[in-house]
Amino acid sequence: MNKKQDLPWDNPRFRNWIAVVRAEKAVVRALTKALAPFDLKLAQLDMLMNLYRHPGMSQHDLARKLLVGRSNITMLLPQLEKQGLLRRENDLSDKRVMRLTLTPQGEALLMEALAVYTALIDKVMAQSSPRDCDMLGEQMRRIEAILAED
Amino acid sequence: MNKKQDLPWDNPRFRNWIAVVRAEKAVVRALTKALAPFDLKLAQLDMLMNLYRHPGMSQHDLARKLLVGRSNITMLLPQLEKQGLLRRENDLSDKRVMRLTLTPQGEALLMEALAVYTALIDKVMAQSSPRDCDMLGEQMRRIEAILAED
DNA sequence: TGTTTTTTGTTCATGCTTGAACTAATAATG
DNA sequence: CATTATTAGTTCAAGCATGAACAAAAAACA
Repeated sequence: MNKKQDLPWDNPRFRNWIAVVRAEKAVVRALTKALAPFDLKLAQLDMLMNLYRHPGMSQHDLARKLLVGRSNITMLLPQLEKQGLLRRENDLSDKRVMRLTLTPQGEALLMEALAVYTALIDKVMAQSSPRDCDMLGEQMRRIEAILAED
Repeated sequence: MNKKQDLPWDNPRFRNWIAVVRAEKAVVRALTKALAPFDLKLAQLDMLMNLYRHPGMSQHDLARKLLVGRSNITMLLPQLEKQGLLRRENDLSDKRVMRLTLTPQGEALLMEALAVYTALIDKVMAQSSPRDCDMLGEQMRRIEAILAED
Protein backbone atom coordinates (compact mmCIF):
# COMPACT_ATOMS: atom_id res chain seq x y z
CA MET A 1 0.00 0.00 0.00
CA ASN A 2 1.60 3.29 1.09
CA LYS A 3 -0.99 5.79 0.16
CA LYS A 4 -0.38 9.39 1.00
CA GLN A 5 -2.50 9.17 4.10
CA ASP A 6 -0.31 6.66 5.90
CA LEU A 7 2.91 8.45 5.22
CA PRO A 8 4.94 9.35 8.28
CA TRP A 9 4.12 13.04 8.28
CA ASP A 10 0.53 12.16 8.93
CA ASN A 11 1.60 10.16 11.96
CA PRO A 12 1.44 12.47 14.99
CA ARG A 13 4.28 10.70 16.75
CA PHE A 14 6.49 11.18 13.75
CA ARG A 15 5.56 14.81 13.20
CA ASN A 16 6.06 15.64 16.81
CA TRP A 17 9.39 13.95 16.94
CA ILE A 18 10.54 15.95 13.94
CA ALA A 19 9.57 19.04 15.89
CA VAL A 20 11.84 17.92 18.71
CA VAL A 21 14.76 17.50 16.37
CA ARG A 22 14.23 20.87 14.75
CA ALA A 23 13.81 22.71 18.02
CA GLU A 24 16.88 21.05 19.47
CA LYS A 25 18.91 22.03 16.45
CA ALA A 26 17.68 25.61 16.60
CA VAL A 27 18.48 25.94 20.29
CA VAL A 28 21.93 24.42 19.85
CA ARG A 29 22.66 26.95 17.13
CA ALA A 30 21.51 29.82 19.30
CA LEU A 31 23.49 28.55 22.27
CA THR A 32 26.61 28.11 20.21
CA LYS A 33 26.34 31.70 19.08
CA ALA A 34 25.65 32.92 22.58
CA LEU A 35 28.70 31.13 23.95
CA ALA A 36 31.08 32.35 21.29
CA PRO A 37 32.16 35.40 23.35
CA PHE A 38 33.44 33.03 26.03
CA ASP A 39 35.41 31.10 23.44
CA LEU A 40 33.55 27.99 24.56
CA LYS A 41 31.95 25.31 22.40
CA LEU A 42 28.84 23.65 23.66
CA ALA A 43 30.68 20.34 23.99
CA GLN A 44 33.31 22.01 26.14
CA LEU A 45 30.71 23.60 28.37
CA ASP A 46 29.09 20.21 28.82
CA MET A 47 32.38 18.86 30.04
CA LEU A 48 32.87 21.69 32.49
CA MET A 49 29.34 21.26 33.80
CA ASN A 50 29.81 17.59 34.46
CA LEU A 51 33.17 18.09 36.09
CA TYR A 52 31.70 20.71 38.35
CA ARG A 53 29.05 18.31 39.54
CA HIS A 54 31.34 15.30 39.75
CA PRO A 55 34.87 16.42 40.52
CA GLY A 56 37.51 13.79 40.02
CA MET A 57 35.66 12.03 37.25
CA SER A 58 37.63 9.79 34.94
CA GLN A 59 37.64 10.37 31.21
CA HIS A 60 35.76 7.17 30.69
CA ASP A 61 32.96 8.20 33.03
CA LEU A 62 32.82 11.62 31.46
CA ALA A 63 32.45 10.11 28.01
CA ARG A 64 29.59 7.94 29.19
CA LYS A 65 27.85 10.86 30.86
CA LEU A 66 28.10 12.95 27.73
CA LEU A 67 27.11 10.13 25.41
CA VAL A 68 30.24 10.53 23.33
CA GLY A 69 33.17 8.31 22.45
CA ARG A 70 36.23 8.13 24.65
CA SER A 71 38.43 9.41 21.88
CA ASN A 72 36.33 12.51 21.71
CA ILE A 73 37.27 13.32 25.29
CA THR A 74 40.92 12.73 24.57
CA MET A 75 40.79 15.13 21.65
CA LEU A 76 38.98 17.93 23.45
CA LEU A 77 40.68 17.86 26.83
CA PRO A 78 44.03 19.38 25.83
CA GLN A 79 42.35 22.61 24.76
CA LEU A 80 40.61 23.07 28.06
CA GLU A 81 43.71 22.08 29.95
CA LYS A 82 45.82 24.53 27.99
CA GLN A 83 43.32 27.26 28.80
CA GLY A 84 43.81 26.43 32.44
CA LEU A 85 40.20 25.47 32.96
CA LEU A 86 40.82 21.99 34.33
CA ARG A 87 43.50 19.68 35.63
CA ARG A 88 44.26 16.08 34.70
CA GLU A 89 46.01 14.05 37.35
CA ASN A 90 46.84 10.39 37.54
CA ASP A 91 44.83 8.31 39.91
CA LEU A 92 47.06 7.05 42.67
CA SER A 93 45.62 3.57 42.99
CA ASP A 94 45.03 2.93 39.28
CA LYS A 95 47.66 4.18 36.91
CA ARG A 96 45.35 3.89 33.93
CA VAL A 97 42.80 6.44 34.93
CA MET A 98 43.04 10.22 34.82
CA ARG A 99 41.13 12.24 37.39
CA LEU A 100 39.63 15.46 36.08
CA THR A 101 38.92 18.52 38.18
CA LEU A 102 38.08 22.12 37.40
CA THR A 103 40.49 24.86 38.29
CA PRO A 104 39.14 28.00 39.95
CA GLN A 105 39.33 29.70 36.55
CA GLY A 106 37.36 26.81 35.11
CA GLU A 107 34.67 27.24 37.71
CA ALA A 108 34.55 30.97 37.20
CA LEU A 109 34.17 30.68 33.45
CA LEU A 110 31.59 27.96 33.90
CA MET A 111 29.46 30.22 36.07
CA GLU A 112 29.58 33.04 33.58
CA ALA A 113 28.74 30.78 30.67
CA LEU A 114 25.97 29.07 32.59
CA ALA A 115 24.29 32.39 33.19
CA VAL A 116 24.06 32.94 29.46
CA TYR A 117 23.04 29.35 28.90
CA THR A 118 20.21 29.39 31.41
CA ALA A 119 19.02 32.77 30.23
CA LEU A 120 18.49 31.41 26.75
CA ILE A 121 16.86 28.21 27.97
CA ASP A 122 14.61 30.21 30.25
CA LYS A 123 13.54 32.42 27.40
CA VAL A 124 12.84 29.46 25.19
CA MET A 125 11.00 27.41 27.80
CA ALA A 126 9.03 30.34 29.13
CA GLN A 127 6.22 29.53 26.72
CA SER A 128 5.36 26.38 28.68
CA SER A 129 3.66 26.27 32.02
CA PRO A 130 5.82 24.75 34.76
CA ARG A 131 3.62 21.70 34.65
CA ASP A 132 3.93 21.24 30.91
CA CYS A 133 7.64 21.85 31.10
CA ASP A 134 7.99 19.07 33.64
CA MET A 135 5.89 16.73 31.57
CA LEU A 136 8.14 17.44 28.65
CA GLY A 137 11.18 16.53 30.71
CA GLU A 138 9.49 13.37 31.95
CA GLN A 139 8.71 12.20 28.47
CA MET A 140 12.26 12.82 27.38
CA ARG A 141 13.75 10.97 30.30
CA ARG A 142 11.51 8.03 29.52
CA ILE A 143 12.66 8.04 25.92
CA GLU A 144 16.27 7.97 26.99
CA ALA A 145 15.49 5.16 29.40
CA ILE A 146 13.85 3.11 26.68
CA LEU A 147 16.90 3.38 24.47
CA ALA A 148 19.31 2.77 27.31
CA GLU A 149 18.09 -0.82 27.46
CA ASP A 150 20.44 -2.04 24.79
CA MET B 1 25.51 35.09 44.91
CA ASN B 2 25.48 31.70 43.18
CA LYS B 3 24.69 29.36 45.99
CA LYS B 4 24.17 25.72 45.18
CA GLN B 5 20.44 26.12 45.22
CA ASP B 6 20.28 28.49 42.33
CA LEU B 7 22.52 26.48 40.10
CA PRO B 8 21.01 25.54 36.76
CA TRP B 9 20.35 21.92 37.58
CA ASP B 10 17.91 23.04 40.22
CA ASN B 11 16.08 25.05 37.60
CA PRO B 12 13.31 22.85 36.15
CA ARG B 13 13.49 24.48 32.77
CA PHE B 14 17.18 23.80 32.56
CA ARG B 15 16.93 20.22 33.75
CA ASN B 16 14.10 19.48 31.38
CA TRP B 17 15.92 20.99 28.47
CA ILE B 18 18.93 18.84 29.19
CA ALA B 19 16.60 15.86 29.04
CA VAL B 20 15.52 16.96 25.58
CA VAL B 21 19.09 17.14 24.39
CA ARG B 22 19.98 13.75 25.81
CA ALA B 23 16.91 12.04 24.45
CA GLU B 24 17.44 13.57 21.05
CA LYS B 25 21.01 12.38 21.00
CA ALA B 26 20.03 8.89 22.05
CA VAL B 27 17.35 8.63 19.39
CA VAL B 28 19.67 9.93 16.70
CA ARG B 29 22.20 7.30 17.65
CA ALA B 30 19.61 4.56 17.52
CA LEU B 31 18.27 5.81 14.20
CA THR B 32 21.71 6.01 12.68
CA LYS B 33 22.33 2.42 13.66
CA ALA B 34 18.94 1.32 12.37
CA LEU B 35 19.55 2.98 9.01
CA ALA B 36 23.02 1.55 8.51
CA PRO B 37 21.70 -1.51 6.59
CA PHE B 38 20.29 0.86 3.99
CA ASP B 39 23.62 2.60 3.67
CA LEU B 40 21.85 5.84 4.53
CA LYS B 41 22.93 8.54 6.94
CA LEU B 42 20.29 10.43 8.80
CA ALA B 43 21.17 13.62 6.97
CA GLN B 44 20.72 11.88 3.66
CA LEU B 45 17.36 10.48 4.68
CA ASP B 46 16.27 13.95 5.67
CA MET B 47 17.12 15.16 2.21
CA LEU B 48 15.18 12.36 0.55
CA MET B 49 12.19 13.02 2.78
CA ASN B 50 12.09 16.68 1.90
CA LEU B 51 12.52 16.02 -1.78
CA TYR B 52 9.70 13.54 -1.70
CA ARG B 53 7.39 16.13 -0.22
CA HIS B 54 8.62 19.00 -2.35
CA PRO B 55 9.83 17.69 -5.69
CA GLY B 56 11.85 20.12 -7.71
CA MET B 57 13.23 21.93 -4.70
CA SER B 58 16.35 24.01 -5.17
CA GLN B 59 19.47 23.36 -3.12
CA HIS B 60 19.02 26.64 -1.37
CA ASP B 61 15.47 25.82 -0.28
CA LEU B 62 16.56 22.38 0.82
CA ALA B 63 19.31 23.82 2.97
CA ARG B 64 16.86 26.17 4.62
CA LYS B 65 14.37 23.41 5.29
CA LEU B 66 17.04 21.23 6.85
CA LEU B 67 18.57 24.06 8.87
CA VAL B 68 22.00 23.43 7.38
CA GLY B 69 24.42 25.46 5.33
CA ARG B 70 24.26 25.55 1.56
CA SER B 71 27.72 24.08 1.26
CA ASN B 72 26.56 21.08 3.21
CA ILE B 73 24.05 20.28 0.51
CA THR B 74 26.66 20.67 -2.18
CA MET B 75 28.93 18.22 -0.38
CA LEU B 76 26.31 15.56 0.24
CA LEU B 77 24.40 15.60 -3.02
CA PRO B 78 26.98 13.88 -5.23
CA GLN B 79 26.80 10.72 -3.11
CA LEU B 80 23.05 10.43 -3.47
CA GLU B 81 23.20 11.29 -7.12
CA LYS B 82 25.87 8.67 -7.74
CA GLN B 83 23.70 6.11 -5.98
CA GLY B 84 20.97 6.99 -8.41
CA LEU B 85 18.59 8.17 -5.72
CA LEU B 86 17.96 11.63 -7.10
CA ARG B 87 18.47 13.83 -10.13
CA ARG B 88 19.85 17.34 -10.38
CA GLU B 89 18.68 19.32 -13.37
CA ASN B 90 19.17 22.94 -14.29
CA ASP B 91 16.20 25.16 -13.98
CA LEU B 92 15.18 26.36 -17.40
CA SER B 93 14.27 29.88 -16.47
CA ASP B 94 17.06 30.49 -13.94
CA LYS B 95 20.43 29.06 -14.82
CA ARG B 96 21.67 29.43 -11.24
CA VAL B 97 19.32 26.99 -9.57
CA MET B 98 19.39 23.23 -9.62
CA ARG B 99 16.08 21.42 -9.37
CA LEU B 100 16.21 18.24 -7.30
CA THR B 101 13.88 15.29 -7.73
CA LEU B 102 13.90 11.74 -6.47
CA THR B 103 14.32 8.89 -8.89
CA PRO B 104 12.03 5.87 -8.56
CA GLN B 105 14.89 4.08 -6.78
CA GLY B 106 15.18 7.04 -4.45
CA GLU B 107 11.50 6.85 -3.60
CA ALA B 108 11.67 3.12 -3.10
CA LEU B 109 14.62 3.33 -0.74
CA LEU B 110 12.98 6.21 1.07
CA MET B 111 9.88 4.14 1.75
CA GLU B 112 11.89 1.25 3.12
CA ALA B 113 13.97 3.48 5.32
CA LEU B 114 10.95 5.41 6.53
CA ALA B 115 9.34 2.19 7.71
CA VAL B 116 12.33 1.57 9.98
CA TYR B 117 12.43 5.20 11.00
CA THR B 118 8.79 5.40 12.00
CA ALA B 119 8.94 2.05 13.76
CA LEU B 120 11.63 3.36 16.04
CA ILE B 121 9.92 6.68 16.63
CA ASP B 122 6.67 4.89 17.34
CA LYS B 123 8.36 2.66 19.86
CA VAL B 124 10.00 5.58 21.57
CA MET B 125 6.94 7.80 21.62
CA ALA B 126 4.58 5.03 22.64
CA GLN B 127 5.12 5.92 26.27
CA SER B 128 3.20 9.19 25.86
CA SER B 129 -0.52 9.49 25.44
CA PRO B 130 -1.54 10.97 22.10
CA ARG B 131 -2.48 14.12 23.93
CA ASP B 132 0.87 14.44 25.68
CA CYS B 133 2.66 13.65 22.48
CA ASP B 134 0.88 16.47 20.71
CA MET B 135 1.61 18.86 23.53
CA LEU B 136 5.25 17.94 23.24
CA GLY B 137 5.19 18.73 19.56
CA GLU B 138 3.42 22.01 20.19
CA GLN B 139 5.99 23.14 22.71
CA MET B 140 8.78 22.28 20.35
CA ARG B 141 7.24 24.12 17.45
CA ARG B 142 6.85 27.16 19.66
CA ILE B 143 10.49 26.98 20.65
CA GLU B 144 11.56 26.89 17.04
CA ALA B 145 9.26 29.80 16.31
CA ILE B 146 10.77 31.85 19.12
CA LEU B 147 14.26 31.36 17.75
CA ALA B 148 13.22 31.93 14.18
CA GLU B 149 12.60 35.58 15.03
CA ASP B 150 16.16 36.62 14.50
C1' DT C 1 20.68 50.47 -21.09
C1' DG C 2 24.51 50.00 -17.85
C1' DT C 3 25.86 49.54 -13.17
C1' DT C 4 25.34 47.88 -8.65
C1' DT C 5 23.28 44.34 -5.43
C1' DT C 6 21.49 39.97 -4.40
C1' DT C 7 21.09 35.29 -4.97
C1' DT C 8 22.62 30.35 -6.14
C1' DG C 9 25.74 27.15 -5.89
C1' DT C 10 30.83 25.64 -5.40
C1' DT C 11 35.43 25.32 -3.31
C1' DC C 12 38.40 25.15 0.41
C1' DA C 13 40.41 25.03 5.02
C1' DT C 14 39.05 24.07 9.71
C1' DG C 15 37.18 21.64 13.53
C1' DC C 16 34.24 18.04 15.58
C1' DT C 17 33.09 13.25 16.14
C1' DT C 18 33.57 8.63 15.32
C1' DG C 19 35.35 3.80 15.32
C1' DA C 20 39.15 0.76 14.86
C1' DA C 21 43.69 -0.47 16.17
C1' DC C 22 46.98 0.08 19.69
C1' DT C 23 49.52 0.35 24.53
C1' DA C 24 49.62 0.02 29.27
C1' DA C 25 47.62 -1.34 33.47
C1' DT C 26 44.57 -4.08 36.17
C1' DA C 27 41.40 -8.03 37.11
C1' DA C 28 40.03 -12.78 36.63
C1' DT C 29 41.02 -17.36 36.05
C1' DG C 30 43.53 -21.54 36.01
C1' DC D 1 51.92 -17.43 40.16
C1' DA D 2 51.14 -17.23 35.11
C1' DT D 3 48.05 -16.58 31.59
C1' DT D 4 44.16 -14.52 29.73
C1' DA D 5 40.60 -11.05 29.56
C1' DT D 6 39.07 -6.55 30.50
C1' DT D 7 39.56 -1.69 31.02
C1' DA D 8 41.50 3.35 30.44
C1' DG D 9 43.30 6.18 27.53
C1' DT D 10 45.62 7.47 23.00
C1' DT D 11 46.38 7.76 18.01
C1' DC D 12 44.88 7.89 13.48
C1' DA D 13 42.17 8.16 9.27
C1' DA D 14 37.68 9.13 7.58
C1' DG D 15 33.27 11.51 7.25
C1' DC D 16 30.36 15.41 8.23
C1' DA D 17 29.23 20.32 8.98
C1' DT D 18 30.57 25.02 8.85
C1' DG D 19 31.74 29.68 7.21
C1' DA D 20 34.39 32.55 4.26
C1' DA D 21 35.73 33.64 -0.31
C1' DC D 22 34.47 33.07 -4.91
C1' DA D 23 31.99 32.78 -9.88
C1' DA D 24 27.99 33.08 -12.47
C1' DA D 25 23.43 34.54 -13.11
C1' DA D 26 19.59 37.40 -12.17
C1' DA D 27 17.33 41.47 -10.09
C1' DA D 28 17.16 46.23 -8.81
C1' DC D 29 17.95 50.60 -9.86
C1' DA D 30 19.66 54.69 -12.07
